[in-house]
Amino acid sequence: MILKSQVEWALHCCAILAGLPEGRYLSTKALAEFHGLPKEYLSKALQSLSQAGLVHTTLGPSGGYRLARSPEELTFLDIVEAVEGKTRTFVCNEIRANNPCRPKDHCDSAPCAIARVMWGADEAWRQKLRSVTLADLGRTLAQELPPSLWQDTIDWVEDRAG
Amino acid sequence: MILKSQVEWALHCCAILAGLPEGRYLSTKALAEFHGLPKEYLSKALQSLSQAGLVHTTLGPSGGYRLARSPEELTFLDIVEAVEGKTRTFVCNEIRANNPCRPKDHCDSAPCAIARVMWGADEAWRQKLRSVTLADLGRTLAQELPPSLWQDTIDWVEDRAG
DNA sequence: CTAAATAGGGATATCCATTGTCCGTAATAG
DNA sequence: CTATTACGGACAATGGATATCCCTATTTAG
Repeated sequence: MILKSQVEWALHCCAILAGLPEGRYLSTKALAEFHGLPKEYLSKALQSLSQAGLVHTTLGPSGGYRLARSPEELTFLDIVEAVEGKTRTFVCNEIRANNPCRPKDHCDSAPCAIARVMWGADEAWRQKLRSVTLADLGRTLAQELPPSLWQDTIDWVEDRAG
Repeated sequence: MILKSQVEWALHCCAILAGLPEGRYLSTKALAEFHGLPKEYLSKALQSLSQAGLVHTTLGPSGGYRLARSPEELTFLDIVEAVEGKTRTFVCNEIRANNPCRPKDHCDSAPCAIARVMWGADEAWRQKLRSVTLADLGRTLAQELPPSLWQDTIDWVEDRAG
């Protein structure tokens, strides 16, 4: 069970978009070139972000993507769920219902106890992702990256932003 | 990203094995019949548990599986990892290395900041699974299930245990 | 006004993990 | 000795992830 690589791509793209000057847009082409990713396929991940309302788009030359909200209000969970979906990682198939000892009229009062534990763990995962924003990520990167690389990257992006 | 159904099967099988009298064994055939699962394929999940050392096996008639440890010492994480593997749910492909602004001799001092967040969430998920034992599950079931169904199930299992 | 660039989406192909079945082998209980 | 079991290898079917291609509507730049 491994997350799609599109999740990784979307997170990195959002990290870049978080550093974009107010009101500017960055195209799929630029994002693909920056990360060394296939443009057409990356486009699908960005469309997922768009459909989830996390980013804003414009058409035409100088068009592309920008964040729809402030980096403070965009969490890892928002992005992960936009790409990967919101369905829980554990699916209960109610195999307890096959217990041959069950009376036919038996009706369960609560969800399967095993599923509840698995769903609790799933929720812990989501809670952790919900607790980190793009702004947090930006602060970490600003602190860790060599200042020259940081500045060069900002310039590179601004150069290509429409 | 959804866990294999084998994980669900393994958890339910372990729940049954936890209620098995000391020293007795329960066969794949009985476990498959009880849960309404394909015997041959369920066998693969049980083999995973065996390879991970979570269960003990014997051959021949009246052979089968029993827990290798006490239910108090067997966690959900043990079972999930035995079937699903221990690899993290997020794989970092180091796409940050494609940043065209990077000097060629650049060497990263730390893992990718995005990956660290994702791995943190993965660890929170595992921690939650690690905190629940088969004994906990047994207590929950004993409390929730109708006493007659609980007893009938115990009898059914004991009837088929070798 | 025109041409170029863009997001969006549908169709399609490829790859790979999951799911599932089948069979042969070694070990064991009765 | 015979039936039953776990185990493991081989194999097929299915479905999702990955990737590419092409068409459309829209919008900006010139």
